[in-house]
Amino acid sequence: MALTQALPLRDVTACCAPLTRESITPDNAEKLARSLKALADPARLRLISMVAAHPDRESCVCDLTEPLGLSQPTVSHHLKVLVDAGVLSRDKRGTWAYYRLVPGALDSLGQLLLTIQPNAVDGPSSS
Amino acid sequence: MALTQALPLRDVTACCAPLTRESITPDNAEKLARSLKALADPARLRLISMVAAHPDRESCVCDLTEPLGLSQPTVSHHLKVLVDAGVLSRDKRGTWAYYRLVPGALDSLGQLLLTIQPNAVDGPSSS
DNA sequence: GGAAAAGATTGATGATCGTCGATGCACCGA
DNA sequence: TCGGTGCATCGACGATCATCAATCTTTTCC
Repeated sequence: MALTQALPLRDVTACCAPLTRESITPDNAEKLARSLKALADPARLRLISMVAAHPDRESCVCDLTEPLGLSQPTVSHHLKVLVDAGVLSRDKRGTWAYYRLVPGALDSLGQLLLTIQPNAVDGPSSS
Repeated sequence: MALTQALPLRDVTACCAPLTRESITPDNAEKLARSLKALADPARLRLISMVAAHPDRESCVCDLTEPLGLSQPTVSHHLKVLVDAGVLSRDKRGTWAYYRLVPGALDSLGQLLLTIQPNAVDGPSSS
């Protein structure tokens, strides 16, 4: 259950068919939960938003620490969690570390949630 | 941060414009994190899936306890979290309590995640 | 009315998480 | 070469969470 060991979002969402068709496997549920857990934190959501909303589409830690109101180690920790989850990418240039959104990362997760609906079953295969 | 106090998903997703436009507010981040946290658990994801995949589109606790491999109080606890989050609805008929997916609940959350992308900004305002 | 069954609630416990201060490491300019 | 800066890592602490056994509540059926 260690967040540090999260895996790229693609591996999670590529796995399972619409959850309404048949139950998700325990293993896939574990992986998906790990990805969702990486997002389920106010500070990390704000970090994602701040990086995405930045004019350059990237931010260094020094740009994020103050507006977030958390210490530098804490911000680095959250950024690491997001990088490990495949949401952000890290690019170290000189002394600075720039973080970017991974294109399509949250996209796949959003798609998966959209498939979980009572009426998401297209074919009335029931008997 | 109490999950028990989660709020319906609609209230979360109706709030904030695409997160790429401007940073999410701390308050909205908190609410959104609470909703995501309700989903970020393997047992709860399996419960959602099992309910959605059931032929009747609903399940009682007794149907869920055994295949999930958890005790009845634990299952009841997870179901309560999901109901409080607005993902499931509870319908007590006689001695049994039947749980259903709330139509469109996860839909709105999925839509929100889809808007968080580097290229989600339509206008190429960057000079 | 009373036994039985389904499910919710309570209390407790072990694990995980978010946060910070202190420290270590890599890089830059003088 | 050396001090300074940006960032990652480590160790610790308090809070939250997932889980279970025990108990309570509600409903059904005799």
